[in-house]
Amino acid sequence: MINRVILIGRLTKDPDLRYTPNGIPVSTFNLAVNRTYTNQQGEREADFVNCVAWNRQAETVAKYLKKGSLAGVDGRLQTRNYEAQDGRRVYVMEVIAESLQFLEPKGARTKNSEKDEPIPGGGYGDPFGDSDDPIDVSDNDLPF
Amino acid sequence: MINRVILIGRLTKDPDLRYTPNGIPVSTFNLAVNRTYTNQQGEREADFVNCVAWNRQAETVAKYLKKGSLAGVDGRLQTRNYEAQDGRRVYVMEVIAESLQFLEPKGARTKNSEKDEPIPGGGYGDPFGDSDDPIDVSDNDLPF
Amino acid sequence: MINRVILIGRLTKDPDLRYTPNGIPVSTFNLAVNRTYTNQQGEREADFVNCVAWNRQAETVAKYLKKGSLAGVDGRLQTRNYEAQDGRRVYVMEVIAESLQFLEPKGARTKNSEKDEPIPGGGYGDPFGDSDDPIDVSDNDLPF
Amino acid sequence: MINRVILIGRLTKDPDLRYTPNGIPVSTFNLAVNRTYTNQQGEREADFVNCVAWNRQAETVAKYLKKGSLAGVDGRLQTRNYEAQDGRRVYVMEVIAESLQFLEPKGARTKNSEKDEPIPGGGYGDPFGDSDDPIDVSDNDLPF
DNA sequence: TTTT
DNA sequence: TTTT
Repeated sequence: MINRVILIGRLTKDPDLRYTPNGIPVSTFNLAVNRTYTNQQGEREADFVNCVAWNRQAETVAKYLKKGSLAGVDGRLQTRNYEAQDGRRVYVMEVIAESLQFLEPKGARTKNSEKDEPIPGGGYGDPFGDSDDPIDVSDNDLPF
Repeated sequence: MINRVILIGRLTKDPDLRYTPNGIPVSTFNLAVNRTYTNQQGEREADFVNCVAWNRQAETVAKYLKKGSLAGVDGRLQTRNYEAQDGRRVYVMEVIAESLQFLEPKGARTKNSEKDEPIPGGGYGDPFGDSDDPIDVSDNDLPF
Repeated sequence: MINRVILIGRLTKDPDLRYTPNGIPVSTFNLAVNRTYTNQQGEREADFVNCVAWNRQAETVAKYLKKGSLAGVDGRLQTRNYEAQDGRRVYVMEVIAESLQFLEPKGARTKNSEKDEPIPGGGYGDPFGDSDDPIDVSDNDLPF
Repeated sequence: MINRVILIGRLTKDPDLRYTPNGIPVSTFNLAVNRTYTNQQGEREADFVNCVAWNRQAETVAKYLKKGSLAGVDGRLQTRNYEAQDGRRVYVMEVIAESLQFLEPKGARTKNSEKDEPIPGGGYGDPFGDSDDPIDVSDNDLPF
């Protein structure tokens, strides 16, 4: 059935990249999506949305996004539940990012640190081209 | 910032209509959105999404939707948190339904019970017209 | 870049299935999407959106949808242009349907004609299961 | 019925602001939305989408967006037709922008010309706050 | 009849 | 050149 989510927001912290037991990369990150309306006190609040990216997307997220990065996400809602340490069942809803758009201008991406350097011979290669455009990463590019 | 969710699913139970202390109607309901893909066991699972409707939408939801109804929702993601009875802070994400579409054929809606009768002289009137179409309710129609 | 369209509407005529020179199936169809608001004369109008489906989706559209069918579309906007017979350049925008949901109740689909019979040994098989649910067809199911 | 479009793209030229006979502001602009996939020649193409903004949105578009600006649009598809000078009927589909997000970093917006100065005492005021955030303008802010 |  |  139709299940579609589109968000633009900023990462509230650096993304977290892990691997499943079978070696599949998964990144999780939290997006602050500012509301367009203000509350009764006239303040603009935000919604804080947990997102998950898999495979190539996961690695690109980890490599190029960091706390404060502006990004667009096109994906779907997913719910799951698990048993907490104290035995309670915990219900979670998160956004599975099917396609991602980095909205930082190029300068903002390249002007900083070593951790942004592509690992020589590793990963899926550099997703950035010559243009000064925001970057798209789509599931269609997945090698599997 | 852009925050958009579109879902089609079925209510997993009857909606719950309440009123805020200032008399604003709020309906909550849970939508089962079937996945288009199957899991490793070849089963088709679903995501279970909590939704909230306000004002006129809230009353229409309560009046015309029930467990099993098929509906489309166009809205936005909202997060909030509250303190549970045991002192833990609970974080919740839900979909605020800005516009709703009832996707049951007319027969399915009218063939049953008393509770579907419009309250004489009450509410916002009957949202159903003459056509055999699914019904839309948009925030634009709100009387406030 | 993000490019997402979600529509629910009714086919204004039977879909048109053709094949590219390389044998790729393409269906085109037109969706009437009723507006939720009324015009100055108090009439409810509609938008008439041309849609295109490829491959397996194309064949499923042709087999199971017909004039009047209610369907949901999740896809993207695409523009193209071509030279008309009189030499003018014509600019077209249409929706590429990436995922489709048939919203007719099961009875409505099965109660009629020969053309709905699955061609024995042909096509991609019957997309309908046992449930009374609307049907999804996703590009993920494509055999290529 | 559900009718939702979300796009991120760049203006291919400066927006065009006009007024209806009753003084309602309307801006039209064209967005280049780059595709995430490449064609058979390995080139990345774009879709060129005509958009329309009304009222306050129209004036903000005209004041703050120009050729090359990156923007997000959340809106709906609308079709209309009119008679051309030569008597042919022309069918048009465009996106009505219900909510807009300016995605240029603040520096890019302020580093240039006089035409960006707010008209003293005129318009709807400056939509930019103190933050370094992209800007949202929603129909909810309309003064009518 | 196109943006970066 | 439109669906219910």
